[in-house]
Amino acid sequence: MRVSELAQTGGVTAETVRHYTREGLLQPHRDPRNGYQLYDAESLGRLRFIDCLRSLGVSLPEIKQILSWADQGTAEFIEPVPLATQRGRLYLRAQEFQVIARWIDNMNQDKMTESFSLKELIESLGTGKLVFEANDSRSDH
Amino acid sequence: MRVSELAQTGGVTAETVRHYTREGLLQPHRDPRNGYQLYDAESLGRLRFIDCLRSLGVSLPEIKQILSWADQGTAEFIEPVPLATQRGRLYLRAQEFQVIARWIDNMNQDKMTESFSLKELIESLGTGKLVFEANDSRSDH
DNA sequence: CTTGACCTTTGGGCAGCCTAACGGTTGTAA
DNA sequence: TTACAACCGTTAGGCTGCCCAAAGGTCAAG
Repeated sequence: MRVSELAQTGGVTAETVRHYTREGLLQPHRDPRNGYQLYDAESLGRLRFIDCLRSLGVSLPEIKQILSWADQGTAEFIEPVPLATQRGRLYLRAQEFQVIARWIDNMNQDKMTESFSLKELIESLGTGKLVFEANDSRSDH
Repeated sequence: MRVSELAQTGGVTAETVRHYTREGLLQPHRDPRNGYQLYDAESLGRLRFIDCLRSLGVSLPEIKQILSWADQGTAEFIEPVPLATQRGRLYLRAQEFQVIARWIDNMNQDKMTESFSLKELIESLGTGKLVFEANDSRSDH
């Protein structure tokens, strides 16, 4: 699997794949004839995993750490710390994404007249239990 | 609602809220006595909305555009274009986040012995139907 | 009236990713 | 076999989004 194929399947740009590779999060082997980077099937899962954590604000070095734990099998017992702190955010985002996605579906199905307005969709995102862990260290320094 | 309160409730830093405000995505009014920025209840939904779209890679100017459509009520009929293209990504991410969140739950419940390893979790992210729209313009320039 | 926890603005810094430029490789097909 | 389009690589620089520190105002509690 070459760079562009992995990128397209994974839903990111080829440049992003190259970037993750430069930083050591993906480890392709090289075609000795032309220097092309070749990714195995496993790389797709890694790429999706990276993309998910990045969108939660986890840094590339932290993700690299988690991936190396996964590679070593160290992580069945010691839970990767940067992952655990994301639990609440993961559930919330999953729910929010579904709400938005379903709203888009409604729009696409000629149900416009009976469905919610965009304004109502946005407001509804503020009405859930959006409370995170108390000591989340994410309000002011 | 002052800046830190909104930030904490919304799960972002106060600096991020100030940034969105500087860029015009949030419009607080000012306490005339001290210059503090005061956010109404509606801002929370907007903030969550911004955070969701940002994590999908939508740029702040594009989000600002969508928000202004929502404010004008323009969007019941003309579907905000940057939103529509995200539909597939939204569903996929919602599913992926749930998978990861549940895996973390398993880890936290002393079920470690019988649950999947981190490596298996990551690999499973590559086995779903991760195919996006064909002309997604997100593989190479 | 001082301490601590807020708030403001300004300015600089950094990570993550994009873009352009240049040259090599590959496959298809004139 | 030449020519073209569509890949690939590396390098260098640029942009966006957000963080952080500094310097100073506000405010409630003790």
